[in-house]
Amino acid sequence: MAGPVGRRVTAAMVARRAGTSVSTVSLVVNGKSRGRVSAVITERVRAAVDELGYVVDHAASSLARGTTDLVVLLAPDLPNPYFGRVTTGIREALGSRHQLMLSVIEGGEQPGADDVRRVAAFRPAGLLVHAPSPTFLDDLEPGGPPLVLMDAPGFEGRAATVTFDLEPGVRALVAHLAEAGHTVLAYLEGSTPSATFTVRRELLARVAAEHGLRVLDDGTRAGLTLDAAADVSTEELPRWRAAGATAVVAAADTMAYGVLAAAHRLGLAVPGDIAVAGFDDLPYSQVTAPSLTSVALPAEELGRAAAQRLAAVLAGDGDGADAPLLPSRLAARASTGA
Amino acid sequence: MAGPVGRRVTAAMVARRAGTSVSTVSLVVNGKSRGRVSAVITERVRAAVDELGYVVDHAASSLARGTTDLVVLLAPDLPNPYFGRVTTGIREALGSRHQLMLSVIEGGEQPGADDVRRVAAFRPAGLLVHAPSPTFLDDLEPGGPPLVLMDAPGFEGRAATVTFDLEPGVRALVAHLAEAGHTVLAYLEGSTPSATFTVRRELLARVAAEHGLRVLDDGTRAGLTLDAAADVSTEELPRWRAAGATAVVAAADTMAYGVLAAAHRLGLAVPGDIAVAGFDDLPYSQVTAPSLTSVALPAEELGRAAAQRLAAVLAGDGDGADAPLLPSRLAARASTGA
DNA sequence: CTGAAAGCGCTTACAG
DNA sequence: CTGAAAGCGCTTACAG
Repeated sequence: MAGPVGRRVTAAMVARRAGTSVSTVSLVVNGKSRGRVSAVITERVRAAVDELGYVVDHAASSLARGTTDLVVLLAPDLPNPYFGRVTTGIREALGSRHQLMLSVIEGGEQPGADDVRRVAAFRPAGLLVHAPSPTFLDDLEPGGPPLVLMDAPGFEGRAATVTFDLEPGVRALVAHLAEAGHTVLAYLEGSTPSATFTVRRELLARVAAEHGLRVLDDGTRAGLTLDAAADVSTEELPRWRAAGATAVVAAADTMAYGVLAAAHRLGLAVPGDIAVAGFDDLPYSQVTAPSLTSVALPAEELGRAAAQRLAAVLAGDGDGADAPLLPSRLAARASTGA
Repeated sequence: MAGPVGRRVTAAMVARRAGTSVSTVSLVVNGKSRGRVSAVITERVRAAVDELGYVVDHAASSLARGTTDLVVLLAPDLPNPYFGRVTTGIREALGSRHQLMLSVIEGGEQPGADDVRRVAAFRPAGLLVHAPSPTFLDDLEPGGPPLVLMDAPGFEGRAATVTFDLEPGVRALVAHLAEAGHTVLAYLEGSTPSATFTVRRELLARVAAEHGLRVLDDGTRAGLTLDAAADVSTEELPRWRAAGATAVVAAADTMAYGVLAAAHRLGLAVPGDIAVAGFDDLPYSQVTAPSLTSVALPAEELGRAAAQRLAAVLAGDGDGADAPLLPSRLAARASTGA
């Protein structure tokens, strides 16, 4: 525990102290001593490891081994609270076999082939990619680390994915809005090119059409933060209303919060003057003014399922057809008059 | 760009293609070719690097070098939205000299010496530690990577720190509550042992006493999530009110959201029956019902300042006395009757 | 059961 | 200006 004052503790130092060889130390610390190292020596090595506070050097280990126990998560929107919940689920399912590292991507950008290449230099055991853009796989080089794409509709069959079945949630939302008498909806799209955003918008438009509702197709988009969405909405809300929209659906709850803030700024009543809904169902959506209707996309389950799927891929189970679909559902609240 | 189908691209492959040696490739890719490698060869190496898609292997590089360009961030509360904002600031200030990695700590635990040791195996250039517990440095071994502690009041002088000056914000909050006629306050403490939480509570109690207010000292604490705080508050609100409290201050905004949810469940009006305030001033606090009064602790500035401080430490500037204090201020809103 | 040795892919003196 | 060679700290056949 105490550990020496000096420098990095190496396997050689442990070996010397335990009166054995570096090879043996390696076997013991990697749990491969069973039947190959005597109990006495194993114990002596363990003691020396504790006394010196030895930790296997990652660089050397991964160089020798060709891989590591690292799982790297690439994500486009780290500051989004949704994202933190995803990591909780990943961690739960990953357990202690793997160490999770989040790689922070250049500001607001989408994870791309360059990021993968950069991350591959760490020789991770696997990669998790959250909300990739539709072109993500296009210039990806073969031979990279195994990966699982999360919330990546449209990638099924081309890669291992864990994706939401958005349809139940979106159908429930449209039915709910139709019942409340809305006929024209505005849509606030996320400015990052994640495939999931496109699918959310298109699915909403399609289902709305089935119910005889119309979604304004003005391509309005904003960054995924409250502030960015509030600024855009302050500008757009009057136009949306002039175009007949009585409800706004935002691509994410954080953006819907911005719509609420903008409505407040403009003195519009929600849902009286304009109804608002989002996607994700963040926990904070139950305490907004008014509480926010949202298509719930269970973040922790997404993380858990992705980690499990990666474990399967690492274990050699193929990565094709049987992508599990996680359920979505509607959390109807006051912002749409529920 | 295309890259070969085969295996990992090594410096040897680049050297062969460029008709030169591995040493020269190393110099070129590390930007040390100036005056040591002819322009012609430099260009040939660059071309080969591009054609093959070569990336320096981290493991091998860090093993040879003894260190990396990695900055690792240890944090106890990844799912908290506050935290994402901190990373934005860090990334901004870190620039491209360093790669930022977040190390995910075991569920809800505080970063400790073990985590540092585990992370040290990656040979990071430096470590950033958010909201450490008071004992964090106690069993830390010397000889580890340089580190900067963030939001770590009480560590000044013992380590490089970047910390908030909580006093202006807390003073403003107390003055605001006193003016509104409150005399007894309840406090909802965070359940993680971060030093900053203790300081927030003690400072509030001290300043409150100066104003003739009393803070209930019942040690109530909850996890840092809305749900955890809501459950605890649902239980405690009646007791707090019975003890004379007319306002609740929570250690973090996410927890204050939970108090709002609990008040709603219990049918209590905010601020009529009970006023509520938090710490952090998350962006969402402007759209809660009612909007939340909060001691603003600028997250991005914290991240920025910490990254700058780490850069200074890495450049050899000491890590002692001159810890900058970041300002806090009050964002007074409707939840306290503002 | 145990240890000497090769090799992982770099970087950095060092010799030319 | 350029390259051969040692060495970073491990892991893994391999020989004993």
